[in-house]
Amino acid sequence: MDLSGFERISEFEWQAPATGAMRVPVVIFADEALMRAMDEKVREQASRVAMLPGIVRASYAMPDAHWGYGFPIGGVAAFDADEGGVVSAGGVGFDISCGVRCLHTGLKSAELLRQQVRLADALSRAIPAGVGSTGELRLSAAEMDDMLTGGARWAVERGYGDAADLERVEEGGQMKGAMPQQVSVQAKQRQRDEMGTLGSGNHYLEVQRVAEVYDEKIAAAYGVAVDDVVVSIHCGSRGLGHQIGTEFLRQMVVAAPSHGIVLPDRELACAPIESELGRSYLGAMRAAINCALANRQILTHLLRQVFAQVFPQARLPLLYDVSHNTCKVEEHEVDGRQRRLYVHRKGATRAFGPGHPDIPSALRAAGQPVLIGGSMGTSSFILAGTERGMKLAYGSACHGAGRAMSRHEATRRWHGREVTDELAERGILIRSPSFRGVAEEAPGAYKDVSAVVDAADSAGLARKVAKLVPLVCVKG
DNA sequence: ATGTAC
Repeated sequence: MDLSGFERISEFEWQAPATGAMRVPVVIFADEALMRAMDEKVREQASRVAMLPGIVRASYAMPDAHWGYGFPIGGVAAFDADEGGVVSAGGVGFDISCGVRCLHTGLKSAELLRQQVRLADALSRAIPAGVGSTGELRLSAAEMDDMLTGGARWAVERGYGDAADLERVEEGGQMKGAMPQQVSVQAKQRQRDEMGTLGSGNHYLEVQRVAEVYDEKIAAAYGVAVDDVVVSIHCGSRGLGHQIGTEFLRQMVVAAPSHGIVLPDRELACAPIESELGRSYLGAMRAAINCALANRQILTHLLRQVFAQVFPQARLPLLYDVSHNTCKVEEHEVDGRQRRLYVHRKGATRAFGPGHPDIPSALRAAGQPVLIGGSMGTSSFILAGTERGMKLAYGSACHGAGRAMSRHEATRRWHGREVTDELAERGILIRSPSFRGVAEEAPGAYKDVSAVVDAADSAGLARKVAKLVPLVCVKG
């Protein structure tokens, strides 16, 4: 990216002033190397987001930002309903409430490695993965509505996991304000037998070793130490979220003129928060959030069943579950006054600072756990939300490495079989139904997640707590 | 990300 149009606010914060139809500036958090490597399209897309009605303070991009549909992935934008603010389907993304949850195992890596192959094989049998993968559940229409209203809470009530899990999930496991009646029959149909499945792309279930701890105090509060084994699950709302995104995007394009909205880009389709369409989308999107929370909860149950066979003594309590594709109503201080904002995070993780009431009480003093998924075969990170991050970008941080090349380019460069063999030599067991999928997600197809996380830490968005390296990865 | 194109 050409940096000439940016003012360097600090070493890790770059601001492009509001010009033309932009209502607010663009702010990107990154070091200079990441900025230079970043796609020019990030600035273009973030600039057009800055033109949307009711946007507050700035259109933000995280250090892992890259080109997305309408909004950049790694984009954060907040809107005020009282100022004509909008909600945008493209601002949330198609995989609504895609996110990461991380579980303790109580095991040390040496114990795990003795059963590594057995565990990998058992997980790959038990965890449905891949395009169009289906699970054991078949939801009736009534059950579907209950799931879309109840989220992870619904799953726990059905016997998937423990009540104690719920406290460690955003929103207590249940997103309020969901409107199952706003979710189309087709979206529900697509989801009917997809509960408890990973899906494809960069979604995975990964057994990981804590390789490094950067902040002992926060790590202790989170209950992680070097050589501990944890399991991370990265997935979202599958076909349902995608269908909702597709349908509402189309509706928002059609309805924009009637709301007096001139779209700077068709892909930025949006509707006023205070409109029938805006309210409908929010209701459907919240239902999709519940779908994703329930999905990760069911996968957690399947994971625990496998561990019960391989490591009967192990217990897998939840550390935390956080989404990175959402629009949420939050209170934030802007220019000295508290405002109620609709915060879009697309490929950006919520990262609330210490003391925030929405953080589980046991973790509150340390700040919210921020779970950063690496690409397959590379590191993942646990960070903690900071006080400073609350001021910088509404308590948000990066969500992963971000692609460095297209899927197509990756399949030209690598073969899935070779990638799998290479990783196995490094002690990382990959289990996937699709060698093509493995090639698309080859470690080299992604940016360096360490650089992204370091930039987020240096910028003050969140604080580095621990690094996780993969031992077993079940992917779609 | 996605019944990887309606």
